Amino acid sequence: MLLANADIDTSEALTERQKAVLDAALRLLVEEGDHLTMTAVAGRASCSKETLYKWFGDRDGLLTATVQWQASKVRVAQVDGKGLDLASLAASLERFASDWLKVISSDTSIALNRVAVGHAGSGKDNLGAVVLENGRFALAKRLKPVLEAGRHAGLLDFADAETAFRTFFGLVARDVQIRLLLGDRLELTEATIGGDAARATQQFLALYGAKPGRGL
Amino acid sequence: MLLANADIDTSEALTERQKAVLDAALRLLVEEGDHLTMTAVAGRASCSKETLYKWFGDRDGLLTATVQWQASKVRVAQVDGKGLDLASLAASLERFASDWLKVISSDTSIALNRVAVGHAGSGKDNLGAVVLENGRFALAKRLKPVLEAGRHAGLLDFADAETAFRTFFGLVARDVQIRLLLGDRLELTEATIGGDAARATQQFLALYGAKPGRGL
DNA sequence: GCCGAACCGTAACGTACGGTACGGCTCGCC
DNA sequence: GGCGAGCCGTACCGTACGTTACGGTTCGGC
Repeated sequence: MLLANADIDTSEALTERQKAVLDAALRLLVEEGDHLTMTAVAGRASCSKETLYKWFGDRDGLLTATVQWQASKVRVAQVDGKGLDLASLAASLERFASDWLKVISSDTSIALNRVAVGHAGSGKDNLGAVVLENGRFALAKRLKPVLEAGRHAGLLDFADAETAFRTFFGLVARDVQIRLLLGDRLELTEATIGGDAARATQQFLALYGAKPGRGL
Repeated sequence: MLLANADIDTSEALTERQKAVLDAALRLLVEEGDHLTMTAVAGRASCSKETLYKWFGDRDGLLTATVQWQASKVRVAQVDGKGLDLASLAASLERFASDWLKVISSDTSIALNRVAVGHAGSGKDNLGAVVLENGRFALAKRLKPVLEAGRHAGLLDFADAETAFRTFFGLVARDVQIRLLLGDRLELTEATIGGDAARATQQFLALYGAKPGRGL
């Protein structure tokens, strides 16, 4: 398993001022990508470089703190499955799908993922792990209970929740994230996202919906 | 539509020596990611920096040439659908899925995509477009005729080939590519890839296989 | 055998940027 | 009112690297 404990609450004693600085860094990250310089961050945040280095150690530390700071904010909404029937299950799934599509198509997410991908493999920091843990893995942690509840209520039929989740993930995200990361202009309007979420949900239910006498 | 014409044959008059240099650059790219320096490439390729600049203009030119050089090599195998029945269609799809998984999990593809993602949004070059065109879009171009053939043979039922393709793409790739790009250690053995390809194919056929009286 | 073109190896230049140092300001505290 | 901590602004340092320049070598053509 990659990554030690990147999902522990990461707002570890950040002062308001520090959060403001990280917000500035984040904005700059969205605008300039990995090109941001310490000087630019200091300028944008109206703080001195000395402070930056005192608070965050070095450039990587600042980057990591920024990514964690944002990552801790983007958790997809919790949806719990009380009184589950097929309609509410479908609604929950659709909600997850829609939220997820909105997240991965947001400027912030794209910028963060770009930086994290760029840094992955250089071993220097673990931005990739942070992003992964707060993105894909956090989503799984939220969604799996819903799937389990659906199975328990006899609405879903699957052997392995992980596999089912990954299928759902694939049906929702398809080629969207990689295309956006690679710079493809993919206009995702509210409407398209809604349609895609509904389609993905229907397809998932077609594959995993419990129908008497069904394999796979 | 993003990207002008990155899929025109890109081996445009490259001498053997130049190809060798690009291969060296490619190896370095896999090893060091975007950290590669002109000096390092020159060293690895046993050529002078002057030559590098003469041939490729500048660093971005070298990077672009390297990416194009590799991209032009990784096309997934052509599969044409002659005498189509359900078994051969499934076999074709499975083959595509398997090939694609092998591609996106290869060191080279990961390195290339990382660099391209890192450069996307900086506007400076269009590595992202090149990778996209030779990856996801090339795959679509190869696969769609198969899907159309399947539909024509009454084996598949879909309204829009693009949508069907994207669903297949999602079922095959799921979270694999983004996890790999973000540095997750995801062991993809020959066996898992085979299994995933089969599963994705079965799921796709379950969704789009022509059965009398089926909507969606 | 001579010439020029292409290329190698290396040295040199300029700059951008990470990181550090320091003087001055503000402000809570005694 | 004095004092020290924390921070701002800025100047400064060192280095890595993109880019250029140049002397030396190889080699095909005459």
